[in-house]
Amino acid sequence: MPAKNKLSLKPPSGAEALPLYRQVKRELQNIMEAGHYGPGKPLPSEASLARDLQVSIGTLRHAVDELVHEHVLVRRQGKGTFVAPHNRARFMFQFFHVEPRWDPEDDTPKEPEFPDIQCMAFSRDKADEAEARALRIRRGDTVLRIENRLALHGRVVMHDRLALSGAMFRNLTEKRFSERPSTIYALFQTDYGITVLRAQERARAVAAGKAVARVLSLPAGAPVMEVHRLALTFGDRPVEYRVSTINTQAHDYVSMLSKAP
Amino acid sequence: MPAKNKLSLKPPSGAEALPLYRQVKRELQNIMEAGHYGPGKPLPSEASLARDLQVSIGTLRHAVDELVHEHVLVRRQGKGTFVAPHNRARFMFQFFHVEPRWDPEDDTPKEPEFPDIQCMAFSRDKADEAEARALRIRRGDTVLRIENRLALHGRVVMHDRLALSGAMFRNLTEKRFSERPSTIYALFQTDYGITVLRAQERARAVAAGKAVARVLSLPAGAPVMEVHRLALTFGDRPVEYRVSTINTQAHDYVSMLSKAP
DNA sequence: AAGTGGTCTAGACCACCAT
DNA sequence: TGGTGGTCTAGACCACTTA
Repeated sequence: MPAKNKLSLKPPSGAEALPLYRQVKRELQNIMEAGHYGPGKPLPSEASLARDLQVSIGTLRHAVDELVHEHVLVRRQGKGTFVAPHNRARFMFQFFHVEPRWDPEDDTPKEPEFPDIQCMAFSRDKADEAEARALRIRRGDTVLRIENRLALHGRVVMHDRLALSGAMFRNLTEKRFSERPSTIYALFQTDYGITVLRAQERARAVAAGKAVARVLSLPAGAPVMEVHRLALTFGDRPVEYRVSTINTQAHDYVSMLSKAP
Repeated sequence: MPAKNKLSLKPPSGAEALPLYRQVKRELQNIMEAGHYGPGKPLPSEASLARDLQVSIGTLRHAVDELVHEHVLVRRQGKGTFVAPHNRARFMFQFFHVEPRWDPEDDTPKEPEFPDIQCMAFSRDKADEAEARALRIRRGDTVLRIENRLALHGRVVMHDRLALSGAMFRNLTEKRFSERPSTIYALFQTDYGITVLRAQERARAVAAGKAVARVLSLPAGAPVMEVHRLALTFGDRPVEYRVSTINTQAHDYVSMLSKAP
């Protein structure tokens, strides 16, 4: 982990027009991608980074600002700037979108609740067509398949089916997975140096299959929401493909169109 | 529309800690909320705003930066800064989330398509309980109810049921609604000075009712997605309550968890 | 040519956190 | 006390638009 990275930013190549703060941003991303600056320890200070990269403090802050907006970095006044850790708070606001339905009569502000996650199955298999395409591996490559059920207030409301590239997560065992500190993405981050940055979700309504219906305590054929998620890391490289099935009898899939002021 | 607004920002009140750029931001919001700076004409230049508000250009830009990130303002180099207009592009990326499903074999990049919107019903009625609570009006107050069907590639994939406060949208007629220039939110903005800034959506899977099923060319009872949207303007005041029903046989409800770099 | 936003600099001072 | 990020300033120069 080099504390200093004297880099020739100024003459990047032939036909360039990228503003300096974008070059700095990319440089920071490259360093993070290379695995330095794990979520525990702070990056070098803004002053020293600016010195090393030969840019003004304002330009460096501009680059960091963008990464903070994208939830890649977090700043802590007096302590430093860190790779954004995958703690429960981040999971709840960025990656978990199921909330109990509004009770019309009641005005109690619904507290977002962290789900109770139970592993139902863990296997090592060959990638099928859909998994291979999503994870950008070859069909037949090894994938880890994980099946979870998620409960809120003691009721199972969601069923997850995860697929991970076996090559990316070597030595991942069911034991290690079950003993994860908090969220699955935290395990990716701390044990494999892979930070999930964003995800795309595609949702649809389907009739529940027999197996999933049983898990969700619904009659087979009941309408449920099926959410296909592809989680991405630096360079939009896929990390995880996940199909979630949600019992929306008493819960909603919530999404905010544009952030709050 | 005052071009100058000498304002005493510095001594805001007793127990304050709001940074200066936040005060500037609120001031800009207040002015926009008051109806000045319609989407056609630019705001005063950054230099003149900074002069009038007695802050440095950097501080003023910091405030504008935040409003741009929230899609409240847009900058156009060489032209000026504008209240973000509700054109088709904005509708597609911020308020329309239905996309054709990936064809596994085909690699053609799916072009987002603007839907063909047809009005099926337009009525003036008394607000029911749900509408009143959502729009923060009293039960029995006048609401405008609008029913639309939306088609992509000639196939109806979505049914909308809108409720608007009658007091907020006086003189809105079916004719005027049908002759709207582009999107419904553009009409709110240009004709009523009300700019929708964000929205919350709550989605669930339900069995299609008979009437909606017919519109969507589905058998009654088929699983469909029902999306409840509350659109908000400045101060999070509700503007529109909308229930959309989506045929997800060949389309998905798409959402991105964190924006792209 | 004049006016707009876009980038970049080089400081100053403050608020917070560790020791 | 020293180091961190947070705020604010006062410029300079560039890129784009319009007339």
